Amino acid sequence: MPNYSAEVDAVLRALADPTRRTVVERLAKSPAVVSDLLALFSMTLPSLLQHLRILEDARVISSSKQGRVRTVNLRPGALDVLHLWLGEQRTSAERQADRLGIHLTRAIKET
Amino acid sequence: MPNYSAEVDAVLRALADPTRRTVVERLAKSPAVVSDLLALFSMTLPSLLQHLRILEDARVISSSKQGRVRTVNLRPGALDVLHLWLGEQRTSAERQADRLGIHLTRAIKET
DNA sequence: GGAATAGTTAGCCATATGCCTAACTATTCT
DNA sequence: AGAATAGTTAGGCATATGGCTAACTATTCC
Repeated sequence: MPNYSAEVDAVLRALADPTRRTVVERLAKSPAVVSDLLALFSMTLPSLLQHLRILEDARVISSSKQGRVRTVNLRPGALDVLHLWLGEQRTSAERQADRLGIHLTRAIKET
Repeated sequence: MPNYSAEVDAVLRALADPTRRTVVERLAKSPAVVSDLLALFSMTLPSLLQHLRILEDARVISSSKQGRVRTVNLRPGALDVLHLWLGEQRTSAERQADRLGIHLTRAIKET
């Protein structure tokens, strides 16, 4: 069990904001240019840029600039860390449920 | 595609905090009493209670009190909404990758 | 009953977050 | 060159968040 926690923390913080989630949902369909993304919101450019920076710092997105235009991408596998963390919690919870199941069965048998 | 957004928002906000994630990780193993949870942190009880409330409002955990002791559980399937949202983004991203793949193949053929 | 235990509620405080305006840089178009 | 376009940076402001202390309620133990 490696130590995701830093990555998980960054990714979850990044996704905790609805604006940033909307950006991710949009980029999941295809890359986009900053002003395309801006059109999704009633927000000023600098505000959006802050969100993009947080997403990029969390390595959820990547971006590159050609000329004066910046294209933004969802990083492939960006959300895998989260998927993994989620899976861990679920398997723990399932083991717990299994133990309860076994326990119940025993209890019934022993009655 | 139902409208999770409210649930997803609550769950992600709840999980964005490391203290609350630690609580979830602990509860994934087994239910626990408030003071058990408190022992995991160097934090006062009222502070922890606030976190528990946020988790409970997000329906990530549930709890009940017998006597003066409150037992806290991870709600089964609590994280499913997140799993689902994550899955949606991934399938979108994969469709995107597939289109790119097809595009590349065509480009190569056409060369 | 009185003390100890487990949790709750209220109110305060410092920092983090998200948004904005203003001013500026870098490209591209005419 | 000059105007328009695309993005960036700096700084300010209001609210949200997370933590604390103090005071209180409800059980349980002796």
